Amino acid sequence: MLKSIEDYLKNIYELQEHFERVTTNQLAEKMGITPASATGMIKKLAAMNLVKYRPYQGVELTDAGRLMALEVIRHHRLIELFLAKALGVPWDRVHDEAEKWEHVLSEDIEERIDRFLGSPRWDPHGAPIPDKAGNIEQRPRVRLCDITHPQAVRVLEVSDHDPELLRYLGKLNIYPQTDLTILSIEPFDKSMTVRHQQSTHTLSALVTSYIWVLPEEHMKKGQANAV
Amino acid sequence: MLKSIEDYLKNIYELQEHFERVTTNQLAEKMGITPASATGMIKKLAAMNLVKYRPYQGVELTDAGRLMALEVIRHHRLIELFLAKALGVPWDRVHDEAEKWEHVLSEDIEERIDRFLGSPRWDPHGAPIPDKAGNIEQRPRVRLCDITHPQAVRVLEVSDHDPELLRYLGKLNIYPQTDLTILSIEPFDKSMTVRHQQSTHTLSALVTSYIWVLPEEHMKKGQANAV
DNA sequence: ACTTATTTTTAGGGCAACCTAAAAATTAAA
DNA sequence: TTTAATTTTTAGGTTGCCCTAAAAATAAGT
Repeated sequence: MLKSIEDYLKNIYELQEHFERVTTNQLAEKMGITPASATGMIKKLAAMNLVKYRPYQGVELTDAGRLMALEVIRHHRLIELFLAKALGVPWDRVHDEAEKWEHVLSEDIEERIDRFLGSPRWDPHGAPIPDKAGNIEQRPRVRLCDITHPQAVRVLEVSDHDPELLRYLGKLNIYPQTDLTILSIEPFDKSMTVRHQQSTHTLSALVTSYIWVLPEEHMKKGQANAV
Repeated sequence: MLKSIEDYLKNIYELQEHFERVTTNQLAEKMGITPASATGMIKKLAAMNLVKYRPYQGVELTDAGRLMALEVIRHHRLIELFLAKALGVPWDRVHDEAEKWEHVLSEDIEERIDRFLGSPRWDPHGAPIPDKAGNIEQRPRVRLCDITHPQAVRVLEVSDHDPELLRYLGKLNIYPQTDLTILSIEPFDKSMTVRHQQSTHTLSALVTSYIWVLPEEHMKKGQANAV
């Protein structure tokens, strides 16, 4: 399996998490290539039965394609956690490194890393790590910016694509598993004031849109999500 | 720096360790490509001032080329040791993995691995790890097959290119730093009978040609080479 | 519904790194 | 030293993945 094919499948998978149909333009923009290039590769993937392609209508992964995408994502997330745990790489740098390593990981080393980490369920940003069979855990979660009333929440996951965001959250000590109390929500700009341990911070709507939390109705049931 | 350029430089370096002149054919054979392909890339490397090239006469690395080669080798050997120490990968498998990883290692991670391992001087096969400046330790050493009289020797290094050899030596518990006593050398086929701890083994000349040891005259001076 | 704007695809190239086959240079042998 | 064998290079081609520019299909605006 070639590197670029792995990359296309992974990116299509990630877009499918957010959008009904994945269009050529979306994919091209996400991958930093031209739409023409995306079209070409999509046709190749379709010929390999990794995606279903209807010209002008977008792509979607086949079962085989999704399985491959999930394997790449498994590699990516295991490597992220491995770099963090074994080498102390800060969480804002693990993503870019994993982008490169994910394509050179053998089955044997994958298994050893998995064992070393104790078959972890989440990566350093709280994203679920698919198992070897391609099962990926779906947790009930809402974006922090979509919460409308003051309440206690637990951070489940944060976006990993912008290192600056991660450094900011790191400074505030906000990580997956962190408990926050939403004190108030400003109607004007939806900025949110939260308490965390001893300190209080005000988070912009941009920041809260990149944070997913456990919804209130699930907070009681001891869904502690210990790693 | 591109993967294939790194590979060419590394292979030229390795050939230069054994031969005066590195020829197109040697390089092509070592890399599993055709001589025509090697010629093409050599010209490219020469244009980049990484090798000195005289048509029909072979190549040699420039200072810049040697420095790059040594950086790749540093990556390779640090990764081999890291895989062995951190993940318990057996020494007959670390080479092939490192071949892939060496091309995706960032400076930051290189430093972290180096720190994790305590700035090690040798890889799992006993080969010296160049420092960041490109200095590589030269130890006095002889091939075991070149020793002509019974004596005590210490294994310094073994060839890492054949996993089968490494598994064989592993079964015999022969590793770098292992002390052996040469009991006898058979004149007919140069096979060697050695004692190691409680057991005695007879090694063929093929095997002994892949093992480097500390020459007798250096054995006293406590050159223990602790890792 | 028809024109305009946008999205997507096709057509035609470029570049890196490989290949085969033929030509040229070097080395070895008679 | 002339021929034969070997090594090395050149010439031309393939594949993978990217590009730009132009054409075609779809979607939007009046």
